[in-house]
Amino acid sequence: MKSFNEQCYFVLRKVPRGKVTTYGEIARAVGNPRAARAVGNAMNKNPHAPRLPCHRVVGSDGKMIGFASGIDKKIKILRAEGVVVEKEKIDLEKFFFRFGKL
DNA sequence: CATATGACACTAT
DNA sequence: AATAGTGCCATAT
Repeated sequence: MKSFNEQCYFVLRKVPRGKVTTYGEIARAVGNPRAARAVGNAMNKNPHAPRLPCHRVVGSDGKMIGFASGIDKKIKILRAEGVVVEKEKIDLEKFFFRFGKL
């Protein structure tokens, strides 16, 4: 069992290209549904840098938040991944990936 | 060990 | 619908 943030990175790596997830979902995937904030904190540390697709993580409403490099950059990357971003938002109904959950 | 910080989520207004 | 306030958790100092 690795540290909490290590698990976050692990589950985040499972997110396929062209899909996105939320901090809360990651928190849930690691067993701490209330640790959404801690997840974002782990992403900020981002010790794995470009290896970690942290740009695929959005708010619970698909709202573009986070990304120290700039939301604009994040949106750009997501669009490049094939995700449709409108008004800094994403259709979770279409691009929300679930961690092997149903 | 206690305090402070932060890329969130939820509820109420 | 948008904004404000509160609660939660892990990490760093």
